[in-house]
Amino acid sequence: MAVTIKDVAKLANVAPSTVSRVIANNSRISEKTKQKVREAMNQLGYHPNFIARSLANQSTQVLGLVLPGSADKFFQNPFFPTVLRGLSEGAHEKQYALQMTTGQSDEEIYDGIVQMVQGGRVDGVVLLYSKVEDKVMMYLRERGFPFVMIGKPFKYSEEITHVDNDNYRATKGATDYLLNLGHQRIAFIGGDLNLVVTVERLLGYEKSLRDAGIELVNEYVIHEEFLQEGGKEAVKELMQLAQPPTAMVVADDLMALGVLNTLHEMEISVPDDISIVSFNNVLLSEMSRPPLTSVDINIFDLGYQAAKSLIQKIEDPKDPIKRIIVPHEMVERFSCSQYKDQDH
Amino acid sequence: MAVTIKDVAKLANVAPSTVSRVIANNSRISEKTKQKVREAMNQLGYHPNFIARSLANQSTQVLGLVLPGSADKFFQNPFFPTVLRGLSEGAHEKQYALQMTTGQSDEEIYDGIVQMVQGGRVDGVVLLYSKVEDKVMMYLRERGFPFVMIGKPFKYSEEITHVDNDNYRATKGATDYLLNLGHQRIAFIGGDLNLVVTVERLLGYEKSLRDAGIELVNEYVIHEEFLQEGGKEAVKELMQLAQPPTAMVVADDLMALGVLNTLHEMEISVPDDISIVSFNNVLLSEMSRPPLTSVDINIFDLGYQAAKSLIQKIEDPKDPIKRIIVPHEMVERFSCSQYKDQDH
DNA sequence: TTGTATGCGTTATCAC
DNA sequence: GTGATAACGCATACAA
Repeated sequence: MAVTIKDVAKLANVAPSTVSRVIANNSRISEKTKQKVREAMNQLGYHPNFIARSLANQSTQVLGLVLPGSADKFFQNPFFPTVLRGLSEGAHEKQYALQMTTGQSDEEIYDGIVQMVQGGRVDGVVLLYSKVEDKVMMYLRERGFPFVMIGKPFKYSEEITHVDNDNYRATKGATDYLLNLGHQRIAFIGGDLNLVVTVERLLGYEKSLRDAGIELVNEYVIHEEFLQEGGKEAVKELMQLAQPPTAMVVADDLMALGVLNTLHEMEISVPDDISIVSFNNVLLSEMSRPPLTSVDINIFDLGYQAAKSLIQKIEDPKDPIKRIIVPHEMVERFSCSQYKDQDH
Repeated sequence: MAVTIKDVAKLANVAPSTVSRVIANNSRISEKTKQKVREAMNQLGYHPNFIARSLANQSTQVLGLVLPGSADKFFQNPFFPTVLRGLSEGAHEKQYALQMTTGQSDEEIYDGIVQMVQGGRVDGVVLLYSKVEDKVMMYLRERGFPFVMIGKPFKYSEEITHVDNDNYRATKGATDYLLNLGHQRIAFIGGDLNLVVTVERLLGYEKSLRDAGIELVNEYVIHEEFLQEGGKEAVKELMQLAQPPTAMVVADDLMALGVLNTLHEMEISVPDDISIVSFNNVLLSEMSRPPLTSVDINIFDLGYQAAKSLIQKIEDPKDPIKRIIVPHEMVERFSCSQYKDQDH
């Protein structure tokens, strides 16, 4: 069995409680006994038992991560490792560990969270997504358990600390950009409409067109999964329209890659025939052919800020609700060009 | 405060220990009291406290994950989310959760592991990499703490349960394949030589050439990071040789992507001028231009088997050492072609 | 079949 | 300043 506080106490000739105080660096312990105890700790190779500490403290120093339902898909998108890296760094700075549960079905995921929370495994939870009707979010909220959300909450947005981009404005900007290049027939390829981010981006797109006095055409708005397969499907639908678009706003780089490849197969040139702006600016966008003009949403920061603000909330429950908007920035590459009228 | 076993006991008019036994579904409790207790649990919304259970049991149902030193780079490679998915599934099947710690330096990582282990936070650990002199591995081994490794242990390979591919044979096969296409000047672009996988693959490459009676040329062997930037560097070096290679074995798809792009910039055609075989067969390889011929190493399975075998080892400490070899398979796409003598 | 008592390794509240 | 002692919530050996 491992060496405990008692063993140390015995060796140092003090009471266990004194050892505990030394660990906490309690100020009313004399330097002399501190030294004595520390020596004993080193000699025995003592390491505090977190589980016992957690039980006594009612706190674990662990953050729980909730992935969206279709975890296998989420995993495939480069978005995931990047937020994770941000979360990981934010957590590490404050000595927190990260814990994940996954499940096949929404039901399993929900149960996993309940176990995490009620089981006292974690001190707080970060939701790596925001969807429209979210059981997990409701549960956390009703229970008053500390959590933050990456993305804009569908409901109770004023009551929930969240880290988000201004997706509405970002997409409006991206669409404006295409408009300024002279494009009029601009399509929108978005993800699952149950995800709030999709909704926000769609709204930004629509706003841009409306401001420009361009009529919205239903056939130009497509929703698929945030994967390249999704991009492929979307392009097929779009290009067989009587009046195919000359530009596309694609809500995710991975989808955009699918778009690019499908277009290439169809021998349609990007950017000569079709211009594309996409989102996320993951590494991929730099390496595609052509490199994608993509809106950088600072994924790392999304994660980093989420971890930081969650920890703050845990350590100070009276910490006010926050909305943290991570800045975005469009990085221009080579997937867009001035509209050229094909008829001339 | 949360509802505990005592509350349930009170409501059901039994002793706490009885409730505990009902939770464990102990066979010597009558069905009648089981019903009664379960009803009380539902009524109160009872959920067992994992921390308390862990303390009593000396087991946490959590697996610790150790990422390689340069976590930010590791995160960027699609390898990571895929193993993670495998690990996650393997763990979930047996109701285990996953926990990660990260750190900037090797020192921080090491400390994180020590905390995980001595702190009793996890029941076992999986090493997601295998490097040449690994402090963490040594520590785990000396402590007799349950762990498994993804990749071949550099030392003590007979004493450590590990999940690996036959990288030696896989790379020999890949090189043979290029040889059969008539190539003679074949380069090897590998990762960090401190990683065992790199060593294994290099050996397989060399073996293939030696068997074919082809002299090894030092300039044809390059080591860079497992990132596309690494591929870029490698190509630059290789293509300015007096006798540049006509084919390349690239130890990672992401690097291969860098290779592809750099070659494209240099207006060197793949596969017309240069053939490429790479490794991992991540989604990317399908979507690059041209799609890459890549050796599928079943990354998901690597993770899945690792989780399974670790859990087995945890639950039965007498479980024998295992070496699990996950099969590989080269999937041919369009990055290779028959060697054509440029002089004719 | 069920209840009682004790331990798991800490922290924290009292005393002294 | 330091030492007993009681939690924290559960599991289990031993009684009954």
